[in-house]
Amino acid sequence: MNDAFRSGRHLSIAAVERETGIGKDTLRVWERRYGFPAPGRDAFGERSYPQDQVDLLRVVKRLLDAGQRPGRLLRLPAAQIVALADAAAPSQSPSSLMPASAGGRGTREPGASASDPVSVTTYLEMIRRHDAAALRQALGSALARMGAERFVCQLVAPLNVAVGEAWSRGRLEVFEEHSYTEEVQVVMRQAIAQMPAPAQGAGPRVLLSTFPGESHGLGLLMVEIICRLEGAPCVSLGVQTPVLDLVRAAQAHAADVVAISASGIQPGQQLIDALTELRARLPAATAVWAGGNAAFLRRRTLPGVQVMPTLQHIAEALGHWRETPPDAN
Amino acid sequence: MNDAFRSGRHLSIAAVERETGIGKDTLRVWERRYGFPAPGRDAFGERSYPQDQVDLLRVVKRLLDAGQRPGRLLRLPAAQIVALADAAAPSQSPSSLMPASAGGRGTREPGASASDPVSVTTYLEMIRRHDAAALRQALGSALARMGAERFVCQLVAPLNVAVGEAWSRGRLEVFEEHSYTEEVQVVMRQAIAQMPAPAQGAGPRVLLSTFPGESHGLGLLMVEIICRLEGAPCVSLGVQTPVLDLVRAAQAHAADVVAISASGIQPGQQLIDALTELRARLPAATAVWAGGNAAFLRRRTLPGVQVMPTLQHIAEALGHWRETPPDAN
DNA sequence: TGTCTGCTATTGTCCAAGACAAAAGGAGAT
DNA sequence: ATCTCCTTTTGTCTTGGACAATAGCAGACA
Repeated sequence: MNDAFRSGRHLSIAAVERETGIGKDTLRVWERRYGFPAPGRDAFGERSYPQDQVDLLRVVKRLLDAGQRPGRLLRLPAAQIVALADAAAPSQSPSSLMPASAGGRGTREPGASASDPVSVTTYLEMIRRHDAAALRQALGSALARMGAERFVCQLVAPLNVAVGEAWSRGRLEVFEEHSYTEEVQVVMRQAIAQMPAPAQGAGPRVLLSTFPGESHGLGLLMVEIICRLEGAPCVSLGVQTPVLDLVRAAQAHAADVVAISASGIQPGQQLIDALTELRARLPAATAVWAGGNAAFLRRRTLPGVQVMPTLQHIAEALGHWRETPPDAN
Repeated sequence: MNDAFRSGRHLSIAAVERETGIGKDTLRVWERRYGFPAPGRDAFGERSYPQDQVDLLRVVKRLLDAGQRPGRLLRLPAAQIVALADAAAPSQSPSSLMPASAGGRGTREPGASASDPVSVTTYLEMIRRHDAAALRQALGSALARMGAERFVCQLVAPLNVAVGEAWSRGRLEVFEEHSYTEEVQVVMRQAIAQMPAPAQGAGPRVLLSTFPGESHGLGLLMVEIICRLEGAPCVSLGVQTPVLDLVRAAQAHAADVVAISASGIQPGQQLIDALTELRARLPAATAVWAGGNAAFLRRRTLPGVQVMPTLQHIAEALGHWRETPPDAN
């Protein structure tokens, strides 16, 4: 209950849930089934997790998010789990991984596209150096140099992937990823603020949000920039809007398009259900667009839902809409 | 489990926890002890909460936060609970509340402070009119007219309270609240962007975030504005940083102060635990500040944690720090 | 060879009833 | 009024069982 005095080395089950994001029920059932974690008991008979087990649980959580399954993982000895986390790439392109080159600072990775004004690795190094000011400035001048569209499509998008990957390999701390998100957000919002107000009727009215469970909001800003560049008026509801509220919002704002961003941290089935329900509850004249890094979007196709695999697709769709509005009322 | 298709009228226990912030265990034990809520059962024998009970639970949650106790409240008939909520102001100044005057739209509330350039109700009306552009413009000119500090303390803070209250009474849709949050965020971030970069050493280095479970991020921006106005360098990690990561971030950024914002949507005990743990894991030289609308902050006092009941307290603390730095290294 | 279908193992969440520490309320004394 | 002691209230933890949803695999089919 009160983990004040055991805070030095041990955590209560509630604290472990808070730190790892793994539910209390799950922690108990893992213990029962796999024998790990194996917390001690405090004076009141309640579970008391030593710090090293909590650390390992955080590693496990990362591997789980990367697609591993608990049954395999938790029966392994601790050292092997850590080794796995160090080695395993989350999904594809294991080739792009350098052996943590001991060449010191400034090491360039070969994979960096020649069109990048500054290579992705340089940004990653700034993040790891905790130099938020430098990061912001570098992003700001990249924005000025590249222009908003190329900035978003060619720099921010791959950078997001790289950061997510680095995090899931344990090469980036959680707080470093948080800090990165904040800085990119600042720069992108500034870019939006500097754009001229969109002319009414220059494009479809776009309503923008994510579903509950999806807390990653950078995608929304990226889409908003693309929309505004194409002259489409864009209303963002921020993150995690329930489906029914999206429907009401679409009505209230007379939206032509409801665009959903999904990063893939939420289970795929939830996403399918929510998209299906959204589609069913919206009038047929309102388009539903879905985009983001969620893997399933590339595999599945839902009737009445347009999948936008990349940001360029959105720009194209907007351009197409402007030329031939489906419903010129 | 899958609450997509029952979302129309009924919610699972997990969904109710999400909606109300009342834990699953608590919901079950209330049912056992007080007979409310009294959910039905779905085809699988699992609790299925009708929408009206969830609405009532939200009201109950607010009354609880206002100091009422469950035992008294939950034995009352529903109508009486609602009456209680309508009558009682959330904390102080019950005089400012009109009896839901049936005078139709546009009814002015008297409580608005004379110093407001535009009364809070006017903003609420803009939100309800779904006129995001007008809202943003009104906020922007209020910012210009009042200056950042008064804007934040005298307009945004009470507006947040009013919006939260209107929402929990069902006078504001979820998407309207989302939209409001987005617009305020835009204006506040713009205000921050226009401030000069803080001089290093002009004040304590402040690290800013919320705990997991607390997704409300406006408070962070408000604090950031205050800090920057006082010349203190401020690093925001955004929302929901686990305690251990906060500790690492504080070390990486050599923070003098770790400031936590809490709106009170998360259970009070969680907040206490997290604050206690944070305090224990940080070096003694690092201060811990806690602020926000969370009710308990005013009732409890934790050793080594400075509670900031209002934003002015933060400004004062910063000023005090600048004059007499506790640890001039 | 690739894709679909059905079976099986895995896995997260829910349920029940009991227990108990912490907090709140009330009574009484100073 | 303020402090102390006692009682009640209340949230969270416990155990062990259950089961639907998911993922993985094998085999059939084109």
